[in-house]
Amino acid sequence: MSQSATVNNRIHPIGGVPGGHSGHCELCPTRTVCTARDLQREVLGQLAERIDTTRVLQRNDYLFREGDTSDSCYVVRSGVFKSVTVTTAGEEYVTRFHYPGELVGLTGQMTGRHLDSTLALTASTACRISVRDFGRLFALGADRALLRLIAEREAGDRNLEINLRQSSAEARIAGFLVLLMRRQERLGYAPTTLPLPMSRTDLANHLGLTLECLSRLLGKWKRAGVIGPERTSMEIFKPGEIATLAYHLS
Amino acid sequence: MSQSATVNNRIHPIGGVPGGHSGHCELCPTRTVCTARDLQREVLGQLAERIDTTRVLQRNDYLFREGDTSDSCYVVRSGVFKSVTVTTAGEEYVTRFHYPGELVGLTGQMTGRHLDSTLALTASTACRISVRDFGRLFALGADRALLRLIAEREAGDRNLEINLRQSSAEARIAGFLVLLMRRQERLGYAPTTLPLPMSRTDLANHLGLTLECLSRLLGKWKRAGVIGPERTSMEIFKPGEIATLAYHLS
DNA sequence: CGTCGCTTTGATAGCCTTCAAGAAATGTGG
DNA sequence: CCACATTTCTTGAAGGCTATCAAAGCGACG
Repeated sequence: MSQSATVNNRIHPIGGVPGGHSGHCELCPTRTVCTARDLQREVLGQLAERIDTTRVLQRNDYLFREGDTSDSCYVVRSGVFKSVTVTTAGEEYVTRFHYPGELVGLTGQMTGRHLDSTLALTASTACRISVRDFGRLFALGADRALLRLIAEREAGDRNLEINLRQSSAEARIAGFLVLLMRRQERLGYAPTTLPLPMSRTDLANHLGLTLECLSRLLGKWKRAGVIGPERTSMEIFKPGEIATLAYHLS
Repeated sequence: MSQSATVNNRIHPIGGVPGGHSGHCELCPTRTVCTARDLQREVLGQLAERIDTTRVLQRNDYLFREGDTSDSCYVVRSGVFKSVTVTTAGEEYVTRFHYPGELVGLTGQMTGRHLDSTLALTASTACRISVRDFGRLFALGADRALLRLIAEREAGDRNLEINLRQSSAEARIAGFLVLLMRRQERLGYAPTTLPLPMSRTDLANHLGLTLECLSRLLGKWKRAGVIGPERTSMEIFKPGEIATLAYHLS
């Protein structure tokens, strides 16, 4: 718990005391990195009062569950979330980890029910945006910005897929770390300190590897002095080596 | 060439003689399956005359190339396309195969330049839609439909990712075939006949496998009577067996 | 201090990759 | 229409990497 809080503070744009802020986007600390940043410039100001008060979640609290009726999306304000899909065969797949500024829950808008469960990995906060308000945004002329938002998501998915196509386990792990470093940098934090509040099991699952294989390779990198010894907050000592191993990203 | 034409006819909603149709969506043979079908019901009729005349492409003709300035998206009317991304290390990745009714080129709207090259695998046709017209669509109140469109794309990506996470080569190939069968069914064709105009190399690349491994397993399935012997048009004799091997999809 | 969950480490086996060669299909020129 | 060159695909054998099974640390918590 105390360790979770530490990790939390490090990645919390709004610090360790969530809840003391209004829902207004102008005051949001993730303003400059939020996926909706383009929208804000144009019309989000008019909708600020319609954004739901920031939702506060503790570790393992669900933002929504698979099958829930869906009438809204979320933007992560602080903390880290994970999305899990259960296949027809009953297997669990960790499809995404969500960091501050990222949009969550859009897939639920296809059928009106969420296709995955999303829950907090640390004490976290998220903004709820009703799809009705999304519609208002478009009508107000934010269409160009919206296209960029979609395109950005898709480009990210593309990189994730390329990373999964890479057969080598080292390349996959390194690729994941590089993508995470980019996200940290975008948030204005040192890209060499990565908050990893998820379990090794979740991480391995997300990368399509076994937990033993992941553990072994991370151990190898630790002994080689490429990364730090911490488990929940990984220090990247030699970013160049990681980038070399992840040579397959665009 | 004659074989390509055969494959072509089989998947061509508009037959083997493209070009004789107006660009109007009301007359498009993919109307009921097009990714924009929701849009049509609401407002696309008003925009029909703005959709560019169907573009006709021959095998290996590029729809667009990586780096090209992008001011439009495309919807496949007939044929099959592939999208290729080149990484910084110079490696090629086949990120997508596009069948009739599917939207292509959205990632280019992030930076205004296309992030991948997309080319025809058979004689094909595609509709060009300027992003300006997309904006008009949103303004006309098609926001709800658009959200569904985005969500649908993302859900598809999710399945593709899950398929790639699966470590077993058999499961990956089977999963790809199942997803392709669903697409064929959506188009109103027999799901057991799959047009595969792409090379084995492209297919293996897309699945994150080596071409030898793919060839070996397909050969095994052929000998077991699970699939037909054809190369460019695969007949699925035992869909149940394939579905069992692809147990990981949702 | 002992239990429980998570992580690390070890040994073996299986699958896929790699390297290599041959077969089939495709394309070209005579 | 055939012969030849080129590309694409199939098949084979050996080796490496990851999965699997198993057990031992390590940390959290009561």
